[in-house]
Amino acid sequence: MNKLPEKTIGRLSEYRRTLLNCLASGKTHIYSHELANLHNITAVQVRRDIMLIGYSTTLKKGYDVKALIDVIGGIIDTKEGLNAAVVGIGNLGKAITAYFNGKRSKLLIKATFDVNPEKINRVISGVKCYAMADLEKVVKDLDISIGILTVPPEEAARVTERLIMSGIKGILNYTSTPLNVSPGVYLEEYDMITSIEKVAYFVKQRKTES
Amino acid sequence: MNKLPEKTIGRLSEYRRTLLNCLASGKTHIYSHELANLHNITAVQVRRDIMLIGYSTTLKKGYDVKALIDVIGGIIDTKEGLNAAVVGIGNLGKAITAYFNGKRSKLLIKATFDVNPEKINRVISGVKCYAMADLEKVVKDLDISIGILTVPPEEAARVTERLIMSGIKGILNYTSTPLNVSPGVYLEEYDMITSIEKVAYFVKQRKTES
DNA sequence: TTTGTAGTGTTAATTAATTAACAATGTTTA
DNA sequence: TAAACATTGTTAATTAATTAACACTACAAA
Repeated sequence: MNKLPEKTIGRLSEYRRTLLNCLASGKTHIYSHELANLHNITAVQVRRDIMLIGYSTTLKKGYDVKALIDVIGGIIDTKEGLNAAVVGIGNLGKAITAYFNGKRSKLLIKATFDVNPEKINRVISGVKCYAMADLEKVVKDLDISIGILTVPPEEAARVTERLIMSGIKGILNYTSTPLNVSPGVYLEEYDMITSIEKVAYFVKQRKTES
Repeated sequence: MNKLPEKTIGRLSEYRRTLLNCLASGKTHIYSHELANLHNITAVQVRRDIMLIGYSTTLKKGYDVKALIDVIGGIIDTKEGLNAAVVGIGNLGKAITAYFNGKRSKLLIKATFDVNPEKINRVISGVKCYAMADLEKVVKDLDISIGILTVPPEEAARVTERLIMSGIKGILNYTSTPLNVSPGVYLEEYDMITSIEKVAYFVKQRKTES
């Protein structure tokens, strides 16, 4: 089960969400082509991804929704769960915290950090906000292993350094500053401007080609 | 210049931001390996991307920052510019609007939409908020061609339909509902939970392999 | 039963993306 | 000036990701 393609991991996460919705609406089995349609991909890709994680069904009534959720959970989740922290609790930080917490049982945002004294020690979006100055201590005390960066771009590098020194193992960078991290740390970056510009480029293409 | 790889488009957008920073700090030329280091990729990839867009330099002093910015602009931007709208002005919508506007001259968020009467007709994050009910009219009046979705997941499909009917050509979907759109419309989807779960998976890998 | 159908699992082929290799050419240094 | 060097541009090789092809089998219908 080692070495799943990165893209597959992303899709598994998406499948699971869809499967959880199915479960909630009482659907117990789902065909590969149904799952595919819901995600705008092909049934082959769904089957291939599911093959890679070692799940299979003897029935021809589609996959057992509950079983598949559990298998995906076995891949993505850890038994004990992982804790995350959001650093910088502006609009984006708040959006992420509020949106995420409670959605996954094995992954929790346990703390937020900010420099603004008015925010410190308050509960924001359901999570306590700590002083940036206490970052190292809180990360260790609460056993946080994932950092989500929503600070201003000029602080990203410094904060990252501190997070890594505190023992964090994964970083999700929403600032516009590209980061580099030591080899033991996994880094995922996302920038909204790039996404919007990509859309703009393809919109332009459509306009000019017609 | 037709048919640039999708990944290349994303990187060009990122290069441009870095180049703009260089320009602001008075740097006039930049080597491929410098640009590469700033983005944690290889110099070959930078050179290849730049080759694909048809820019080249005779000097061995690196690329001319200003010229390269212009070439990338020629690829991504349209002459007249494009307008965008943010649908659903909660925390995430506000974050995007505030973060984005003013950053790019050829791409503007011209309107936001919401159902909350308290928000309607107010200026939020620097942009006027319109009633969801007026979506079709406003999109046409303001010549908006890109829609950014930050509504609750259960409304995503309906809003998308309305946006497309109004003539929108590109959609950036931040809701957790996967969408499908007609062939003439470009769709880019991003989901935070997937990103966090991906990070969690790789953190887990690091933990168990050591 | 038997036959046809619709679905899964998997290998092989294709396509997309990255990386390596290296020729060409300014630039610097002896 | 000549030699060594650093840097670009580009083709070729490699690797990653997707898609096609198809064998296999449970199920439904005749």
